[in-house]
Amino acid sequence: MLNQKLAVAVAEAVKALYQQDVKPEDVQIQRTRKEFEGDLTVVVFPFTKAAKKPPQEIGEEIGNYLKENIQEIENFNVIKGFLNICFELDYWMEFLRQCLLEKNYGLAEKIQKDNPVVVEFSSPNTNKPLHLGHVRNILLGWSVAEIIKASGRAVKKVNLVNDRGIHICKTMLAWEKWGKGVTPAKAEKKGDKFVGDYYVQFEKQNKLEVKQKMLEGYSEEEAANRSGLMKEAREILKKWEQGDEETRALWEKMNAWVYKGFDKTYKRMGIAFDKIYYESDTYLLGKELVEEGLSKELLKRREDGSIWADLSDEGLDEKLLIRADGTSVYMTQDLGTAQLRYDDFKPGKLLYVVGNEQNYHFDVLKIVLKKLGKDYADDIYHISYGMVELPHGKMKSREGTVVDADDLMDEMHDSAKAITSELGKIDEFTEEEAEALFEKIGMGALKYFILKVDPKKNMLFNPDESIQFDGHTGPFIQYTYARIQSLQRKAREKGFKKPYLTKKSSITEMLPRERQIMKNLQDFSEVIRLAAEAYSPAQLANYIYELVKEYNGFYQDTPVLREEDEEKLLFRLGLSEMTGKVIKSGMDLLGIAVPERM
RNA sequence: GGCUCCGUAGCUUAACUGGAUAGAGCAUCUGACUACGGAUCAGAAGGUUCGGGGUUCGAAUCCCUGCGGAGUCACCA
Repeated sequence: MLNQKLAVAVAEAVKALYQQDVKPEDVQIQRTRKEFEGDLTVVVFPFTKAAKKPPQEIGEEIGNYLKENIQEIENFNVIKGFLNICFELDYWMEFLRQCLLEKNYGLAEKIQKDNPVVVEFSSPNTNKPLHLGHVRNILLGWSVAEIIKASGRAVKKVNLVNDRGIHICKTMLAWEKWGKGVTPAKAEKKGDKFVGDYYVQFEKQNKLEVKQKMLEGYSEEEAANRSGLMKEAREILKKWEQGDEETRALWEKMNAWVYKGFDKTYKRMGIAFDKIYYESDTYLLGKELVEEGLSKELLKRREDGSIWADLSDEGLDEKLLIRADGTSVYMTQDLGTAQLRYDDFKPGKLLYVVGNEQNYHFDVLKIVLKKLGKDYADDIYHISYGMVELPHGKMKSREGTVVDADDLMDEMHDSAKAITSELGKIDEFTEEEAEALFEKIGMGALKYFILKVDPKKNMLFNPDESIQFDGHTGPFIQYTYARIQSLQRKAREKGFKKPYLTKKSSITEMLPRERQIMKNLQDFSEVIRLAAEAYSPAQLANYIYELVKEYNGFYQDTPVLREEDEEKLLFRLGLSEMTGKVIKSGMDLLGIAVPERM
């Protein structure tokens, strides 16, 4: 792109003028800020040392050099140490004409097939329904994967279901005790909710029992250990590990209920996976890896039989990998999963979208894998995202402040319905069409609200505010898109056909706003690249917003179809169409649908 | 307490990774509809970028320090 060309030319200029070697990639080029005239800006401060001249003068000299060597440059100006460069109109018109012809403007043309990037996200437990925290995780994972794909690399989306462990045994016990015979179908409940209720019930009953034991004089810890319910749950876990048929059957039955429920939620969110891993399948492989490490004396066994990794070389403690009773821990399972995933895909990168409370865990995972001689450990990257907080603090199941994913989506849908109905713009829609639209708007609002925030940061989810559709929101963007589509329908009625720009345009000037939109459009692929590199859908989300804001300003006070000069009219139509295209494919990468009307 | 991360308008947040006068949205106030869709636009007001030092042409960004918050330091996952 022109960006590249410019960087190379600047490096040449510096070499020719000041005999200093600069790599093109080190040349600082940025978008010219709105307040100044120009399209791209070269920062010249870094050359002051070699040039031994004031920045203003350097800017002039480099500017002249560039103008002579790059024909697309129309003129330039220098303000302080900033060299602002303007491209000529022809360049921009040609750019617009070309990208209107492209089918997938901005997206990578070829996908590099080998060594895909494997992205793990969602990773639910099977004892609880999905909640707001999962929603952020899922949206991030999906979007990061899509963005990476758009930047030119093959991607595999995978899920890791934590389907075994004491927590599942608790729900199994609770169901046997208090719900035997009842099924989600009979109870008319979503499977994951149904099972989750038994988990809650277990905890409740167990708490009562522990309290009772404490009244009998036991300490809290002791009381917890002596709880009959806990004993029974542990008994089930043991049976499960021994492969007891009856236990396994019940486990499978209840998990199946949960998956059915999850599937519904995933489907509504627009999410699918290429492969789903289950910890019940991977923990044994993890154990094997540990045994192997032990035999190679990379790990050590204590007297009680437990196995540890000594990480003191890395400044960390020792880490348990296998308990004395031979059972595995979280880390063991993750070792197995990593290996399995590596064997499955031979990936170039292994990404894990997991909350930042597990930063330490992933540091250790990498180190242990490395210790076991697994080179792919270097390709593991933890996309660590911040917690979702509520206006009154964290989500706590004990305090009933967990925001359920399904409920949340329902709420968003209902708000979309209320607001849309009030505006009365879709009265001619069938009921089915209307419902589909409410879903698009509601989900768009929810997804955008979450994705626009930098993943690394903790974010505040204010339920009241999130369903407002004004300002920096998904529906604002969707609205702009719908408007552009409306404009194009009108154009069609008036007999204008695509492609709008077939020959060289004869218009002689662009409005500042038009130019601004062009610059934004041109940045699209670069934004995708940067967002992919930073694993940050937020960068893309904010870019789309800027483009849309700029377009709305243009639309408000610039005639398109009412324009009398047909050349101008066609140009503006093309500009609008292109803006719509970028909105659509950008939003698509965020997992957000845009409506033709709203 | 050790380690890690964070602190930007009343609130929610941006800032191209060290660049120009810190940019938006919400809320507040003012203005714009016989409309190519007002779920819009234009404008006003709102900032010692937590405090204090330092590094340099230049700091919200890097270093030191103090304060405040979060996470983690499990034979839970």
